[in-house]
Amino acid sequence: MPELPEVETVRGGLAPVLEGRRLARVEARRPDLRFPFPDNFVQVLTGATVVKMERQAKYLLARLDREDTLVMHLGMSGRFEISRPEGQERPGQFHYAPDPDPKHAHVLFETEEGVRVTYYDPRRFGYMALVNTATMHLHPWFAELGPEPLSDAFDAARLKAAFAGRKQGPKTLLLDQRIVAGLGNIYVCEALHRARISPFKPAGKIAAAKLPPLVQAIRDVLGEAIRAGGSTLRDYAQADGALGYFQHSFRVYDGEGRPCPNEGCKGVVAREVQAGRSTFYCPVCQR
DNA sequence: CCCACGACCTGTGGGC
DNA sequence: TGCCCACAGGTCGTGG
Repeated sequence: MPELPEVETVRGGLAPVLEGRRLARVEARRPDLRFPFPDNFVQVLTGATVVKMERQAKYLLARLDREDTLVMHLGMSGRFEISRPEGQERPGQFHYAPDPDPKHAHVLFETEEGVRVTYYDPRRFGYMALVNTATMHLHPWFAELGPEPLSDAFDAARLKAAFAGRKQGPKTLLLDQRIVAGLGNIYVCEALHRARISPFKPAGKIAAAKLPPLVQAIRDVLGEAIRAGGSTLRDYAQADGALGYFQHSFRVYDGEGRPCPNEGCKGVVAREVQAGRSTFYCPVCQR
């Protein structure tokens, strides 16, 4: 479920149950997700305290009272659920309601208090690793990441430099995490529609005057989505069990055939496959 | 370097 | 009802 707003929502859901808590039990129920778990995964995490839950791009970061940070990526279908114990046999021995989806419950974290955080991921495009905190910025996953779209480091000048001379459309370039970190298919479609820029126009030919509004559109859509708790497709719950509702605010995404919502535009939302992914856009007002 | 495309893996929903 | 294909919020590797 994860673009930046969804990952941020998950972070917010996990922080209150994990921050300051010691992990009493950790289980990796299969040898790998997208990549194998590191050999020392369970050993390092067991007994560690989560100091802080953070997010960078689409990565969730659990800062530990250890040299390493637990790095988690949710891929396409990763999600977390929190469950509280229904009772306690003996100190440290909790029992829980039966797991409705044990087949996809790949990782389990249990705090000393008995709060259980389970990671589910049917497609297993997600991954987890332990990365040395001090040198994390040199790690291949982080070294080339572009700026956070909600930070001051992301601005029209950055975009102008990234688009210069490029023949690809802004759609595919904005999906490139080296240019800006955290956007995915939904929010790129939505931002380009808001900025009325064609997803297909060679990026190098987009007028410089259109870039500040694009930056603003990206910030707006991400901010609104975070406030809505992200987007929930296929009834995935957030980490705290609630559902995000930004999907009701989509203007073009998944809206093929609907009228363009832009004021006074008579266009109809179209869908086209671009770089192997669906692009939703209005052929009339996005130029 | 740039770009397009298939691969990874599983589930679901729509059309017939 | 049942089957099959298309498609799904993300990256990564290959080859032109």
